[in-house]
Amino acid sequence: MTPTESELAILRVLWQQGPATVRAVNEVLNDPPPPADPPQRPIGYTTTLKLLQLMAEKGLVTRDESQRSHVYSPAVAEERTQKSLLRRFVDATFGGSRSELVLRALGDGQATPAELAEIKRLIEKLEGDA
Amino acid sequence: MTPTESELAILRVLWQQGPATVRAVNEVLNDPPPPADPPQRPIGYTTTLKLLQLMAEKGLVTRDESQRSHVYSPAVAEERTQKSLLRRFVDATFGGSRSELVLRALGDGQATPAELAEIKRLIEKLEGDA
DNA sequence: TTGCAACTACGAAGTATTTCGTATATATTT
DNA sequence: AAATATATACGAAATACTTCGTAGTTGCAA
Repeated sequence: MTPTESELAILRVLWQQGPATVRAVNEVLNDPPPPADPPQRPIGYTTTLKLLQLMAEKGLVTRDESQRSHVYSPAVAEERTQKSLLRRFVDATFGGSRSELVLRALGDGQATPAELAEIKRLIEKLEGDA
Repeated sequence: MTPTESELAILRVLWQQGPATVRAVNEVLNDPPPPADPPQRPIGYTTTLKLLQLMAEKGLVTRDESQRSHVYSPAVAEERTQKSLLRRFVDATFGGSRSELVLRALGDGQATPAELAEIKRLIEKLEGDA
């Protein structure tokens, strides 16, 4: 099961913060740590609640109801979710070509030297494995 | 203006084939060249027509009505569109980090040596420019 | 113990996207 | 010339996603 964009925003909070209440999630969404920008319009508390309830039904999160304020935890792994979203995106946008994706991602002169070095290191590691 | 997923599928046809009629677009959508898979359910002709009409209103395509069968052309550039979709995707999925994206894209051991070499070349070129 | 604050549940409206049926017009075939 | 095939236009249903109001409950403070 793959999350929608709003659901993904919530999952990202849970992946970063660990198990959290609706209120905690909602606060992070409305006042995210830099470099993310806060939403144009604040997200209502019951909006976040409803999304978490739907996500629990879909199996994207689990919840602990032992306290009055339920505590939600991610039920899908970050890496697995990112990969599956990426697959879909690469198929739709680049006809499945990963290298076209990377070329576009790096090819605009905005990547920092540190980013480039990191990726180069990764490639050399992958080449070594083969 | 950024296309939805269905609109993007149509744009990809137009980018590849050049100006085309509704029928031609619809046929490619339903019987795409490999490695793409055909849709589970065929896409109706009037569905494609309607989408192209909406896209024309949005400015994603232009159309030549001088013939009875109108001829549609892309009105947005492939690279520009891909970049803008990519930006949004990276923001939503990787918090804006391009290098995380690339790590995920290459980090599953599925990239071919040729792909890796190509990307490495690109990186070295970018490093040289800086 | 009364009232206020914070919580969950959930229906339902709002918005975006996708799909298609039908009406109508124009070309082509028989 | 009639029948058939192929076009566009467009309303509107179908689906998916997002947002919120309100009802009802529970805890806490005055």
